[in-house]
Amino acid sequence: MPELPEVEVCRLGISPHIIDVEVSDVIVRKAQLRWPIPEAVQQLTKQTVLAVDRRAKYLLIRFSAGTLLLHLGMSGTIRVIDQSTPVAKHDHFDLVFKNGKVLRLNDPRRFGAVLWFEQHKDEQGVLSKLGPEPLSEEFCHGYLFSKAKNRKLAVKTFLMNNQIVVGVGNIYANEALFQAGILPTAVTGDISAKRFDKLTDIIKQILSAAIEQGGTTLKDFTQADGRPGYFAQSLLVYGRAGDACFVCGEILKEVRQASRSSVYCLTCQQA
DNA sequence: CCCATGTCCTGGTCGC
DNA sequence: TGCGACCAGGACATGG
Repeated sequence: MPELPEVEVCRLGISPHIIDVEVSDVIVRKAQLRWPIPEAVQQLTKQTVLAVDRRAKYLLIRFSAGTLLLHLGMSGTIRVIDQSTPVAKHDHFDLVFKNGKVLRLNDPRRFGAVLWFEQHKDEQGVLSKLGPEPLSEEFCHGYLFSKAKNRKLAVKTFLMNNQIVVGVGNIYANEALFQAGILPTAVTGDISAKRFDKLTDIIKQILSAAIEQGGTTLKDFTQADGRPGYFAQSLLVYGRAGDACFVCGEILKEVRQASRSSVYCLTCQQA
């Protein structure tokens, strides 16, 4: 379940187990993910993890020779488990470590990715065109408005564009627009700077809160069922079409935009 | 049959 | 008309 907060929680969860630890084996069971897993990942054997970073929804495992990039797609999960853990269906990739731990990628739909970039070579393919991190200072008041000028698309589609800002997926786009009082169908170029600034603040709040809530399940992250379960309880509109708005009691409506469902309240949100 | 947390690619439209 | 920027929708594979 990879939204940005969950990828961040994943990063925090796996880091202490693998930083400064040497890889003893690389196992590819199914190379055919979104892109084929490159042969070059085999060279990771005997290399040591220097750091685990995140950019957008990509996990970046740093080695002296380069970077292993992992993406969870729609259905991927990464766990750090003991070497004795039996292999399950859709367990496509393992990094086996000298300390007996295994970083294991499971991804039923295989929209995820495992890629390798040599040091000082570009990560350009996937990372070069990404907009700012939503929790960074670069994503600040005035930013969304400046990007929105003269554009006519629906604001929800705009928010989910990685070139504008990364990490805001369908769930958080719905939630942020609800809390900011902006209809998902509102035309991007028609929204005032003030309303975009409020939306910016809310995106930061929601993502930060979700990371914190994910943090509470961090302790048992390495256990079999250690998935963060923070969102279901906090969601105000996502998945609730036809139910009553928690704020005003109005029945929540649903519309499809760019093939994704948007849920909204006609009373609490305006064009 | 419907739906699904992400992203890339295609083909169509718009404006200069 | 040409061209590039922009935008909506389809595609991927599997499961509930």
